[in-house]
Amino acid sequence: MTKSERTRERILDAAAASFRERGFAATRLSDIADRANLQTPSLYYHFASKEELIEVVLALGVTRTFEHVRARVGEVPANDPLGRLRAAIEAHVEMVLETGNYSAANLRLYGQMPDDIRRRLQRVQRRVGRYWNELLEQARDAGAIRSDLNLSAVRMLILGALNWTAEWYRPGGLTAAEIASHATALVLEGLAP
Amino acid sequence: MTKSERTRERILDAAAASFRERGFAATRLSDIADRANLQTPSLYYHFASKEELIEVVLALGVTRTFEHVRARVGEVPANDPLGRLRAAIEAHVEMVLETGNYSAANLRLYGQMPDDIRRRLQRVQRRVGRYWNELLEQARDAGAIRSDLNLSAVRMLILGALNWTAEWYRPGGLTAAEIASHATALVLEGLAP
DNA sequence: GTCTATAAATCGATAGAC
DNA sequence: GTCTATCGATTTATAGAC
Repeated sequence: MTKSERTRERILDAAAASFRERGFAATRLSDIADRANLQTPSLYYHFASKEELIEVVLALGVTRTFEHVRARVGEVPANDPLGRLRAAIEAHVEMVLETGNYSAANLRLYGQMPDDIRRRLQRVQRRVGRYWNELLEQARDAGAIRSDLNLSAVRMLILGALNWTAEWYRPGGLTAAEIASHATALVLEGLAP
Repeated sequence: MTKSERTRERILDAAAASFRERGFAATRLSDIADRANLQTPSLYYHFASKEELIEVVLALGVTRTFEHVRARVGEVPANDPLGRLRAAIEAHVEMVLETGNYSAANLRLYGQMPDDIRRRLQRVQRRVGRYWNELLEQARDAGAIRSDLNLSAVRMLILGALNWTAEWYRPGGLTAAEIASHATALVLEGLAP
């Protein structure tokens, strides 16, 4: 990794933290530069504009989590669709918590982006949505989950619960693994005794 | 309702929509004034500052939903804790969707507010959190739900799923009642067949 | 209550040296 | 690659008439 690449990563982490904390417009490039130990104009050597910065932060947040989920699901045989769903839930929670600032920035800012940026980000989000729908459909077709629910609604309820963990997780409380196992228990078995 | 009160409501609805769409800092007072059919400085007759506006919008979003939930839960007898939990989930979803801009503004902007505003808003949010914890504890103590889960984690997972509906609900798709019944099914019974 | 006019402060972006 | 210096555009908030 070159020095330039390391600086770029430092800028992105600083940007994710700042955007999450203060929002897009309220974040000054000087906030990001301060956190990354640079002067403001130096950011322009690495990124063309503030908008390019937010777009990269939001895209990375989604794709990193998605790739982690796909890798972990891929370790479970296709003839165990319930196991694949469980693996997806656990991997998703763990990665959302690990990339907390990127995930929370997505939760908070995606819906506020200008149309052109949102359209480009949507392409990745739709792929993630289709992937989860397939996981759910395969589980349903195998008889592993109930068949009386709209699976798109189920998907959005599940991802809402999982993504929101980025907002309330605090180091020192429940661990990421404990939160993940609560999520799988709630989604797969519900609260019934 | 006086003319001044009507104008105030119009301004608040305009502010909720604008803040939701663009965020706090990127919303210009002229956006709000345009939507409310006023000139910008006229807003200052009704509100002291942009910060007062966002604080009222976010507080209203939480309290209106909470009061609706408490009213509906109050209609279910105390000896039916599972029925009370079900009523809370349904009432919460319905009110979140009905007050969509206020709810989505909370999702997106609460975490970005300056400390003093967030501290004041936190007081209401904590009351809501305690209320849901009590609903869950009473159900657990009555043996109506499983007893092996951390109920605070369960509460945050549930409220994450429910609040996030404000982000994906679209008129013309599933109705609010259908989404609410999917939410109760998922939370109470899970996906198991 | 709502308006027109304007003051005051802030911040993204660029130029150009090293 | 990173710096100092600075321009230009934007926007909250206030003053004061009607």
